Amino acid sequence: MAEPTIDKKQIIQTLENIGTILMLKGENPFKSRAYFNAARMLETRNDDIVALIQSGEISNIKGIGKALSEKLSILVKEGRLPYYEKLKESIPPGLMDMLNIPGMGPKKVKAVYDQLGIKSVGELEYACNENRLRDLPGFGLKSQEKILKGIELRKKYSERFLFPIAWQQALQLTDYMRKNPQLIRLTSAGSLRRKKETVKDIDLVGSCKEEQRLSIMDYFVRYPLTESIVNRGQTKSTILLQSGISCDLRLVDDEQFPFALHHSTGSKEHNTAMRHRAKTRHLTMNEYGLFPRGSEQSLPCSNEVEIFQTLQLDFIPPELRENQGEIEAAEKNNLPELITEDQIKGVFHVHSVYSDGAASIADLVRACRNKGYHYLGISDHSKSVFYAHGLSEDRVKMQHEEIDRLNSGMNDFVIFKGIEVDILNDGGLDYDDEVLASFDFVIASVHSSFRMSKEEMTHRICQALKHPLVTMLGHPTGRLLLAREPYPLDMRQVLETAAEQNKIIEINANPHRLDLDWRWGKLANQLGVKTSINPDAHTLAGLEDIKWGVGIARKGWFTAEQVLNTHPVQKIKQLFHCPD
DNA sequence: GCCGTTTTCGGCCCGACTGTTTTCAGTCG
Repeated sequence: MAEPTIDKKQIIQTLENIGTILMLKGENPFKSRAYFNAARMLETRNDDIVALIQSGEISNIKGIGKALSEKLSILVKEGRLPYYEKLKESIPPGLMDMLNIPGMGPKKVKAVYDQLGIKSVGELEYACNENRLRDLPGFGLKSQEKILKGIELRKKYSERFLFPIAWQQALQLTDYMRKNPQLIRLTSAGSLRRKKETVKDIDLVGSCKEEQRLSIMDYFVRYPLTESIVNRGQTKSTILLQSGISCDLRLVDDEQFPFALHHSTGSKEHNTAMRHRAKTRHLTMNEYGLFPRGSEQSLPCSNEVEIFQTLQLDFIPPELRENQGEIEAAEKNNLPELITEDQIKGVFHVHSVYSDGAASIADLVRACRNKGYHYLGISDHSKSVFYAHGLSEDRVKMQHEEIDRLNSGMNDFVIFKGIEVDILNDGGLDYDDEVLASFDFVIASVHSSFRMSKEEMTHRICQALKHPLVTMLGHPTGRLLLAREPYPLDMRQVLETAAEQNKIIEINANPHRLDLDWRWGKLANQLGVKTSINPDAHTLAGLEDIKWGVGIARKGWFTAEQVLNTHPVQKIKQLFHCPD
């Protein structure tokens, strides 16, 4: 029988973890310190710790008494410690991780967990952005900002990145690269060009004369925000940016550029299907060209449009290249005319200072007008979302009076009265019908009790959709990208219910959510379910998130017609049954 | 949970610093 093996390092780690968990649980701080002390004592000794534990001599070491020497003995004998395992199970694993954020010690982690239910760094970041820490006893604006900054720094080491972060990095880098006159063309490709919700790295494709490749690569790796050079070749180099994102540059001859761009844009599945199509036409397709069988000379294509034409296809926008039927649609001239950002005429789902937003309604109106919008739908939280200062019935009335006052002073802009009403556990809503009827539109969202079975959650949400006063469903899956899994949900059933009830499913444009997931877009379209691209803004800057939502809507095959907030104000008024 | 020249209970390292307080709590090193 093999002896369970455990080494000094693991023993020390176990003691430290126990100490940490005890702190997080708010146990006697000296008890937890005893574990750290013991760990430190063991760490500084050079003799055979395992042997000392096995012989029982360990209790002679200062700082290790009866209880600890017993636990260590079990740990060494069995290779595991039930006490530790049970302790570990008693707290969400993300709490330990939160301690790595500067400014977050055990007390503060416990406070946000106890009082706001926050159990991961991702949720913590989201809560900061919603100003929920600001109002917590012992916290304030400064600590909220410090925590946000800490999380940002930490993200450098994470594997995937939210779309806007990679987008911003790519923009800066392409600006830098384009200053090099030797480059003929340069485009960022990959999942960034396809507007995926999260991105692993940045792929750049450039063209130049062959003899200038080395000098361009040299210029590339000297990018001032480079952390390290991962790879450096003639046609392909990789750098790691200080932000933690790695970035590839692929250089080809200019005639090859469209093919290389198409290849690097992907997706892999789309490329495979495209190569298959080429093959049935006696062509070989790769990143360098489109070659007739037996020929080394590619058919000339000066841009991607011509590549698709050569294969008898309409141009497929990068967002659709996921092998989800786009090639078949392109063959039959059936591709949708995807929505563009300039078609957005107004926004819904915006929070004001009445609940957890940072901007006044008047300021939000000004910002929307500056963006060329014609209307704004305010929707603060309903009363049971206590952490977000959900509106009591009285506050609703006050807000409506303010909106009426502001509306009466404008003839070219309309503020719609809305609410983000909480969907209660049984699918009921957080206000009675009389209050709900006082709004122009109602967004119903889930903000609590995520841990339901799939059946229960589906029923809960479908019940809300069946409520006659509900206009749309907010962030349908509750996911926080890279932070929190969606709650279990039968999305097909939700979409079918939405279709049947003529209800809208929002595309939440906040880059942490991007929910409805684009993967459901085609089914939503088939069922005739409309969407609304909603910023879920809590600040003036949050209104800018609309562009990320438009990207996701495009990925979901949505045309402007299918998106509520591309419609003119008169049509919205009709839909909402507003008095003229 | 540990320890004992205060010895089986009651204290356990602490000062600088920050931010949130209005005299202090929590973090960090």
